[in-house]
Amino acid sequence: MKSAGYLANHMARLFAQGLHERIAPLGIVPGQFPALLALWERDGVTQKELVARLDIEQATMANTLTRMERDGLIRRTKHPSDARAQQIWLTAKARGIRDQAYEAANTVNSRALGGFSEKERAQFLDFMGRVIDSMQAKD
Amino acid sequence: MKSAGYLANHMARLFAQGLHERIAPLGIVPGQFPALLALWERDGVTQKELVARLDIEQATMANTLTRMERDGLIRRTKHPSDARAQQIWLTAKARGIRDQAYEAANTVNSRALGGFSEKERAQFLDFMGRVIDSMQAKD
DNA sequence: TAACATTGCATAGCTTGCTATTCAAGTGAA
DNA sequence: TTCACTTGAATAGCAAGCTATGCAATGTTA
Repeated sequence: MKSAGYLANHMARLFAQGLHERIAPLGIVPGQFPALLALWERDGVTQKELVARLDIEQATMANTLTRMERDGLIRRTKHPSDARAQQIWLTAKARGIRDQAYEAANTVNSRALGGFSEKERAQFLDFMGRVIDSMQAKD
Repeated sequence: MKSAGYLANHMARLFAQGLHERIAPLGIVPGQFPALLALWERDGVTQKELVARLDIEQATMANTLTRMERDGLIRRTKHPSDARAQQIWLTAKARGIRDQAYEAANTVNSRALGGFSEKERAQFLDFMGRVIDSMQAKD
């Protein structure tokens, strides 16, 4: 009945909803989070580099970046040596919400794993990592 | 970096993709799976009853049912005593793919949990259930 | 160097989620 | 019995995934 796939889907939706309500006040939405995390670490990169760092398809990234630009989170400039590519830069707005965004994410994770011991928490993350590896393995 | 939320999202997408490629030949898609599971158990029910059994919003269910009708998986008939409601019935086609669909889902789950011992598998399902409960708890 | 192949992004089109809104049908109370 | 509330479902509008395609800029090679 409650298979792993079903539970995974349900759990992921609850994470997204929880994050959504906490970061909405910052002017961002859950789908932008991975891109923001990567860009807070280093910006000025191309879309391709971003895609390489995140487990997301290029087309999805392109659309997400379009919405982020619309929402004033990033700017795109011509790449100095490749006219096909662009460099992606965070705006001041995006830089300014960084700490609060991290805090929101931590709150959601804490709440989700509230009843877990330290050991269980580590085990759970390990399990998910193993599932991801299994499913990504080319057979 | 790899927070629980991030991993949950990634894992759920891999489950959906894995299921997608295995059930596409049957003429169904992952979003229809929960509704099919419920209807294989009992059909002739209303949308409301379906929603009550699945952790999905009414509006999402309505759209999914529309696509299922379009795809020849269900029929809807007038409810005998409430003109607002309809009864939802599986078609022969939907009944005919049941066993193969279960098998596809089992294959995906087995593959995902391939490296898990029986004990780990149970633990993992328990963990996900607890996370879901935590996040659903009204505080 | 002209032709072909590859690469970086964008676009189209679809599914699956969600919230908010609408609307008709049913229910209850004054 | 009428008027207001509630309820079942549909619709609008958006986000975030995906695959498949298109297109211009780069690279490569005969």
